[in-house]
Amino acid sequence: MSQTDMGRAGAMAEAMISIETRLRDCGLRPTRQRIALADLLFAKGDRHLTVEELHEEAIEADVPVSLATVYNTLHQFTEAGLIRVLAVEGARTYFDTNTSDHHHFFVEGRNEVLDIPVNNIAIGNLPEAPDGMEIAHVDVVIRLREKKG
Amino acid sequence: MSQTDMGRAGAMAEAMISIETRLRDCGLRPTRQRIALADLLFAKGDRHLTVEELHEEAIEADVPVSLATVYNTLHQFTEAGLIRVLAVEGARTYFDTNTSDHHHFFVEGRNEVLDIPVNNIAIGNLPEAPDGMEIAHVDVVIRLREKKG
DNA sequence: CTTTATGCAAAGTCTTTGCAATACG
DNA sequence: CGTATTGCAAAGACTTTGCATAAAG
Repeated sequence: MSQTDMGRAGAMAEAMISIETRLRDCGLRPTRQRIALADLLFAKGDRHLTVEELHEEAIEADVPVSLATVYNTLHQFTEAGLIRVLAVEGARTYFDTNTSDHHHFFVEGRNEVLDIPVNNIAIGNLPEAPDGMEIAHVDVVIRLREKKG
Repeated sequence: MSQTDMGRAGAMAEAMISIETRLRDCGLRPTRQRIALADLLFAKGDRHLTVEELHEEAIEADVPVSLATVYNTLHQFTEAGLIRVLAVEGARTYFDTNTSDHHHFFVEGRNEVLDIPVNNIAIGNLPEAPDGMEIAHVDVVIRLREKKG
């Protein structure tokens, strides 16, 4: 690995803890399918994928896995806090490998999600959560449309 | 009408322009169903409803209307800019009668949407839209969970 | 009258579930 | 070996569509 790759130290450090161990720590048996899906999810940095997209990637990577298993696995990963669901309008559910507070562009008409460079947005005056509730997450989605003319 | 009702001057002013006219201005024929649905949507101030909820309200209000028509109508209203789609995770699509930039609480596990009192949130440092794109809308969804203990 | 809207039922998506076969520890 | 997981196909939820009937202008 070249020195210039050290910018990804965070990702590398995560990789140090093997996927198997991470899964086991969540109480999930490290099966072939779960390992493969986790590899696809976490190997390439932050991603936001639909079930269908991840399923296709798995098939292309010669990891036979059923669609139902991808659904199950993504929900298990979500419960385990490894990924989170992305709140975007529309039919599809996106899963995001970045579980920290960050935000997204959503391109209308194209159903495409883009990351907003981190920390670009400052949110002030967050309201209090109602009684008995606490804030789990703040989602900012900036909906984009194609400029006419 | 009592004087104390004047606090709803905004809503009243909107009501001055009859629903029929508003619909016609959008190129929508003011049919019995569309008028009734618009009445339900706009008579009570800002609302966020699912198709199913609006359908039930219509039935309860003795306005026989089919579910398909509610779907069609809400999408027509959305295209016309009378309402907008609310970007919240999950199976259901919410339609919001408030088309201006404002934000929402979403109660996890209960699929409940609450308005955040207007102007409570300040967003700074909005990123530039990518080339050829413009910002259509900024959505902030604050996801709430029940506090434990 | 002509055009547009409605309602129904059928078809389409996306997602979940039940259960036998399989893999993990 | 016993238990958890997978895959399949069937079922389920939500939404859209096609077409005959009805309503609006």
